[in-house]
Amino acid sequence: MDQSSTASPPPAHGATVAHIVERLREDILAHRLSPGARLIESELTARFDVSRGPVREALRRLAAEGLIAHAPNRGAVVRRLTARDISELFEIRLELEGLAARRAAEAGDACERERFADAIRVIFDDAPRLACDYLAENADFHDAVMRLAGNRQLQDLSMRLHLPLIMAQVGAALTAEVLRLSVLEHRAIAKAILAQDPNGATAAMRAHLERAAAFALAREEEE
Amino acid sequence: MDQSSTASPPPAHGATVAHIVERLREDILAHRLSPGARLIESELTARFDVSRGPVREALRRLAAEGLIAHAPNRGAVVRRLTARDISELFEIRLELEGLAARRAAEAGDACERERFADAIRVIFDDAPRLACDYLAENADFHDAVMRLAGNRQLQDLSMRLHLPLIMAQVGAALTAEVLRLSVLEHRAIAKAILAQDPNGATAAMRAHLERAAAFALAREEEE
DNA sequence: ACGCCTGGATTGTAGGACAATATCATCGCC
DNA sequence: GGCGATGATATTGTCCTACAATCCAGGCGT
Repeated sequence: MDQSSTASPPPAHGATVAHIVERLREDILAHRLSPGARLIESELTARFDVSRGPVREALRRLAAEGLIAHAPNRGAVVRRLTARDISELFEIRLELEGLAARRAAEAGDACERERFADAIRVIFDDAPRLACDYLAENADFHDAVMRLAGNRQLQDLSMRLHLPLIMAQVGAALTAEVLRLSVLEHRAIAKAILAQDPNGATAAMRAHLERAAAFALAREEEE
Repeated sequence: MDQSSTASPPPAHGATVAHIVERLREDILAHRLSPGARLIESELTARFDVSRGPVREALRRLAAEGLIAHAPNRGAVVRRLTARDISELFEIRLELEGLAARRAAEAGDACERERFADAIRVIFDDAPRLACDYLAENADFHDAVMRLAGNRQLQDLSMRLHLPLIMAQVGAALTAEVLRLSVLEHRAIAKAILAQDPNGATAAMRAHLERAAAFALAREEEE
């Protein structure tokens, strides 16, 4: 049961809750805690050597993020996304990221565009990627698009679409071929955005997400 | 400072937090607590006669909902939406509710369609509305569309679009004429959905929201 | 077998205490 | 007299202990 974080440096005052949230989030997204695993307050107080207050607060934050599910008097468990959840989330992502791609392509500020071009430079690297590297690259890319789009509410909302959680659930099945295809799609999106082609950017983003959704659902139904 | 809820019946065990959240939400949405007002833990413990635990938990839930803003070591204040916030939120609503209208129009289940028709019956009432009645009717209508669309994640997300908060901030300026127009737009959306016309439903919903956004922003900039 | 009931595990809430931090008013210095 | 340092106050962050309420499982009698 050693979760690799028992003996970490005690964080400064005011950072206790954030620290617990971070550790638990890492554990969930890295599958050290499997979906359905119970998170028991007394165990967590022992593991992090803090009182129940911060533990309860951390659990509430994770619940608000959607990473864990909470039942009254029965505690929290790591959330498991159903195939339906994943399908519905991708349907929403299609609209929201499609919008983000459009706004990003329309963005006029030269400085922002410069930063964007800089942030996504890595996707033009031709070297094959490891699955975990691609996961980070993918998250960064979608973040960069959202940022260039300039809609803060959209950025906030994208956190609720649980992309990391989906990836944690289906990401293990990523093959080199799928990775290569995804990178190519990212480049197509990036080119349309840099060419200030809103319709093209939207279309490329939607195509990318439709393929990703199909892949995720196929993987999910294999179980 | 009597917030009208001090002496309410103490809720059953396990409902304390929910009770506090409800009361504060009501106070915020009814403008009994103005944007920027501070929510101080010690005041709330006194007002509701509970300990700090449930109060802190309630504040956290309201923060997760986006109704209050939270600063470290400085406490919580009632959130004030800027014109930019409102504009961005409507841009997102346009996409999400447009999608919901489309899916609702495509929904095949006869029983669900029946329930929808029943839930929105009130919008075909020709009597003029009071502003507060329209607010409830509007929320119910959009909820009903979301429900018929059958995407649960979409329903969850719609809570984060802060329609009630926006309405609380600009709703005071609703004139009878604006109300009448909105009701007509609702009917157009409903008709397209019941006629199973996805494109028409999406277009009608987007038109409705574009007008509402323009109205809200105009009102907001008057200050 | 079936349902009741008891007991352990776990969460929900109370209340008090202290440390850390922010806020604000006052005071001294230039 | 204005401006920065200093201290008092208010408020939040965390810890501790205790108890009530609830859920779950397993034993009991019928």
